Amino acid sequence: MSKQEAPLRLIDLNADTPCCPPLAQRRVPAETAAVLAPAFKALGDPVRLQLMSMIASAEDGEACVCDLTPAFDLTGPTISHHLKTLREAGLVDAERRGTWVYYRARPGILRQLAALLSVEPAPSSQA
Amino acid sequence: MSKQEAPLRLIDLNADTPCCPPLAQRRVPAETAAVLAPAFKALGDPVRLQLMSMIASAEDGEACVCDLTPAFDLTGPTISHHLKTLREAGLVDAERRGTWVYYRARPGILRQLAALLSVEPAPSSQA
DNA sequence: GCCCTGTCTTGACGTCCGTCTAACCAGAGA
DNA sequence: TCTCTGGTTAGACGGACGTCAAGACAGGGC
Repeated sequence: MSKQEAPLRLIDLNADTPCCPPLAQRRVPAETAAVLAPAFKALGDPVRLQLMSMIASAEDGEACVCDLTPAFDLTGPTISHHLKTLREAGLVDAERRGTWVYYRARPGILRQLAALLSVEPAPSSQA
Repeated sequence: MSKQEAPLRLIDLNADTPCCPPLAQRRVPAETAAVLAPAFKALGDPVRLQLMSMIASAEDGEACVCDLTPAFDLTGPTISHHLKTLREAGLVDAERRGTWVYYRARPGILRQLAALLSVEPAPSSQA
């Protein structure tokens, strides 16, 4: 790392400000791709995408597993496995309170991903 | 499926306007998840994420395979396979002109994905 | 028409993923 | 402490994925 220009070697997925310019503006470096691809991969399953949405759109900002599981035709362990995938991807946080476990979305990384995919609002300045 | 309320049964991934509200605002329906998850999955590989970026950020809006392949330590067929994945996910378009094949990004679906991930710009009203 | 360059397709192989059942662990209540 | 409920972990299995080597196809130059 003897580069004098290393603007994003430390990618904070929880930062509130975008870590990188949009994907369509500048070529994504390999390191950035290696960090962000797992997050996209975690969202690349319909069940996890719905889980993520249920958690992120929950009333109090958090969702109980007991509310998530019955929403799918899957067994408890399978849902738990998907939640673990989301957790390991840094998309959600888990917390046990008494008997139940609650999941909470991390808006920071969602912002990162959205910023990466963002494009010009209108297809006007197309060359 | 005799629902009288089916606002997004036809999801146009190339539309310029978002097909669905943000993931954190309303729970993503199963159908929407089934349509959009493959796109996230396609971006869930570091190589494909870089390929997508190289294509989307190309000068003339398109990138030649001959420029994409040497950027990776992978064989031609492997790159071709990844490009096919991106194509089947609706993220890029391919066109053969003479000897070379050119790939072009589809901004519509990128907009859809970005809109789905978008959250409030600042964490101010958080409890 | 023939060859050469460049790209895609096919087939194969090893690995990872999604799902299940069974077993284990953590709290709450009696 | 015992038991019951809720959630996770461990192990296994079928299918999909990432990669490569070899062959097929398309277009240009001679």
